[in-house]
Amino acid sequence: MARPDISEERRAQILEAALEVFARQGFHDARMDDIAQASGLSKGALYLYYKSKDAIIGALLHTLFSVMMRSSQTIEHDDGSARDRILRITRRFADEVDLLSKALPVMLEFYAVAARDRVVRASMGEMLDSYTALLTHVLQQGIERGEFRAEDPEGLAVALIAIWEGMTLLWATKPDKIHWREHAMLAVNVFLDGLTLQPADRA
Amino acid sequence: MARPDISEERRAQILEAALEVFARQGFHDARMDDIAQASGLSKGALYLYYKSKDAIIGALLHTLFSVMMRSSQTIEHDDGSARDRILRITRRFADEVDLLSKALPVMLEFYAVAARDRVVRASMGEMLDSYTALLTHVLQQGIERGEFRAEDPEGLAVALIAIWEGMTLLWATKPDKIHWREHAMLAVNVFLDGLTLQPADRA
Amino acid sequence: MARPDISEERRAQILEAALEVFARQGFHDARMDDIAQASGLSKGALYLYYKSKDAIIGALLHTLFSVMMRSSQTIEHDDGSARDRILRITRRFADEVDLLSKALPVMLEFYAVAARDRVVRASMGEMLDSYTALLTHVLQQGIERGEFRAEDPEGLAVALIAIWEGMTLLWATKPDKIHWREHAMLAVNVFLDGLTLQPADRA
Amino acid sequence: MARPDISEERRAQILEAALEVFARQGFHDARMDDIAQASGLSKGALYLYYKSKDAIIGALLHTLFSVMMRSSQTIEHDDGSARDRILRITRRFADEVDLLSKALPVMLEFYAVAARDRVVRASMGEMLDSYTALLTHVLQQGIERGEFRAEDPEGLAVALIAIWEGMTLLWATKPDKIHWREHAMLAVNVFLDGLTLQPADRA
DNA sequence: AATGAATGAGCCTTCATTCAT
DNA sequence: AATGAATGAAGGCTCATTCAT
Repeated sequence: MARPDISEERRAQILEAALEVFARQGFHDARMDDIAQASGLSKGALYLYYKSKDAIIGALLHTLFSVMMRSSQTIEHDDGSARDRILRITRRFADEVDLLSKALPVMLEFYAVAARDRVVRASMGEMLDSYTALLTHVLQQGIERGEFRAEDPEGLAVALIAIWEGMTLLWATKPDKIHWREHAMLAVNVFLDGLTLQPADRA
Repeated sequence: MARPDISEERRAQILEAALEVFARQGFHDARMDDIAQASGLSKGALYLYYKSKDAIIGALLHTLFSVMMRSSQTIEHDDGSARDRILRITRRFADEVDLLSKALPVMLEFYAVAARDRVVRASMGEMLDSYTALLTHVLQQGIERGEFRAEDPEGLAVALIAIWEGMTLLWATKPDKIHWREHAMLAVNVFLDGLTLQPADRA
Repeated sequence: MARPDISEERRAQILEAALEVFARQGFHDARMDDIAQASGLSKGALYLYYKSKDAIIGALLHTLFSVMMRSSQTIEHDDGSARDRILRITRRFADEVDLLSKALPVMLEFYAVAARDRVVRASMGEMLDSYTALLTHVLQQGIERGEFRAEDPEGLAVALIAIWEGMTLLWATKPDKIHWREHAMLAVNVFLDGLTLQPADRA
Repeated sequence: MARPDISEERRAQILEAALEVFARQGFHDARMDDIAQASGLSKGALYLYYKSKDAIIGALLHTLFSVMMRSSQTIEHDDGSARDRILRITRRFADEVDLLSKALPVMLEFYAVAARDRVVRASMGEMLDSYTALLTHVLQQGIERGEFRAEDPEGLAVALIAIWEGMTLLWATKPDKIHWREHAMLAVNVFLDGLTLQPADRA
């Protein structure tokens, strides 16, 4: 049968509620009761689908990263100049920031945990590697095609990701002042300008 | 005798221990007993100097930010071209990352808390404003002197801070792969290249 | 089925245990663990039904006073001479002292707290007012009917209550020496004799 | 030398402070710090003169009772009719209530403790015995002299003490409504009336 | 004699987890 | 599958007591 197991529905229902509660209260201040209430289930039911609170946090980590990695991989096959592709990815990232703004505090908390916890760090690392690989590939092509000057493409990829992630940090801290899309587009454009060979350079 | 109040010594002693313990275990998993042991004091003594665990966290936030803001303000009066000054600030930031690496997980946790807590957000905002103001000033001068092309200097300042903070985030997640100094210098250099007017442009 | 809410059962169960423990150890030296053990519940369960230890103390205050006020109000509609009615009330009070002897130390502790705490004082005041009103009414009738000489009936009511409460204090202090029923009956009889008009007086 | 040891001064100083603090906060909520501050001594100094907090409470119990017993014993040698002597004692008691009103909450707390603690109960019992002996003696004389009718003099003494103590209790609970002196005088007068033989009775 | 900083045992309270229904 | 009452381990905080000065 094509319909997903009711069990999958329940799990999704719980994760959605957990995301909301974690975003509002943080991992520790979120009570299992709060998640139960937000999900419309009983506290006992949570334990039918997840072994523990930590298991919910782990599943949420996995889910959020799967979403982000999937979205990055769909972009990889796009066409256009390297600059256009990178700008397009930045825009898509901006869309995600809008959509996932609810998840932002949770993402930041994962970063904080990652700094202390090997397992979480590994998960985050995978996601970053995926992004890095994607961007490295695009940048590499840009260099090969004479669009960009020759620099270590992986270092450049790291720089772009740093811009995105850093902008997200700033936005979380000053949501009224930072406009993710505009600020990120400016930053990336200037960065790409610094990378772009002038016709004169190529001569 | 002008020996500084023992009370100040104790407070510093406690904050240092708290920083170490919080970095290792996170705010919540850190026990007052752990901080007591790390500080060489008794649990009761902690409460002679700080009203509560939260008060210790708050004092640590304040202290870390004071240190960072003080370091930023000493730079402002420096000489040289705008590019040189920005690169110098980046290098100094790199030095701090080395020194404050112990504080890194704690800083990230503050970012996570800031996304949820108005008071913490305000403190972080102040520090960012201070950095933004410093960089805006330098960038403005660079533009006025014809060193940089005309863009919104505050937007550019945000971009630079995003690079630094984002790099820090990546470094926390993949400390073996990311070399803060080298990666950040590459990113900032490319960014400044994108901003720099060629002699030809000025014609 | 109209089975009373289990919640009410539990609350009663807890108060009964608390009374026993408080009587033996006093409010402060009574541990929540002791109450839990005496009630046959776990410590956590206590907090399902009462917000705090203070809430338990407050509920006990309320319950004890409700019982006493209810018992006083059932008497008011009785018949007979004023003297008979007062003696009857005294006897009923004696019965209660026997029954509530377990609660005695707790009642005394409430008196002690009342001397310092406005809220507790108000609760105790209500109960005393209720008793005063009842006795004032009976004494007033006795005066109007020519059974007692004319004195301020409220002052006399206070005197009677003082005898009861004072006897209770003495009994708590010297339980072997003071026989509440006999001593109180003697005191009240003499007091009422002092109030009773002789046929000769009425001439 | 006749001057009392400075040590005695200090002890008195501490007890006075303790009385004030205990009256306001109760035995348990009174901190050693509070007593130290109220006494103008350091916390350490308290322990030079008293072994522990409980020792201070014990000394206070002893002191308060000594004062009361001494005051009762000075009366015993007085002259006049039994009625006059009892009324005079009542008045003196009223004076004490005024003076010791500060100590009232503490006295009540001692009653509460006495109901649970054998040692405290013994101390209180001694004081009550002293009062009972005094009054029994006076009442016995009144009976022998034909002033009062023949009843168990000890039972009557208990009745009088109950009136006093009970009135004190009521006064502590409703200080605005109860006027110790007036209410007690009324109660004792009526009681003594009930005890007094009329000339006709003696015939 | 006096101080007050320091100690640490102890208790109230919370909350993830379990389990009888 | 689902519930939610019950559990009990764990931790923040207090405060009587000690002791170096």
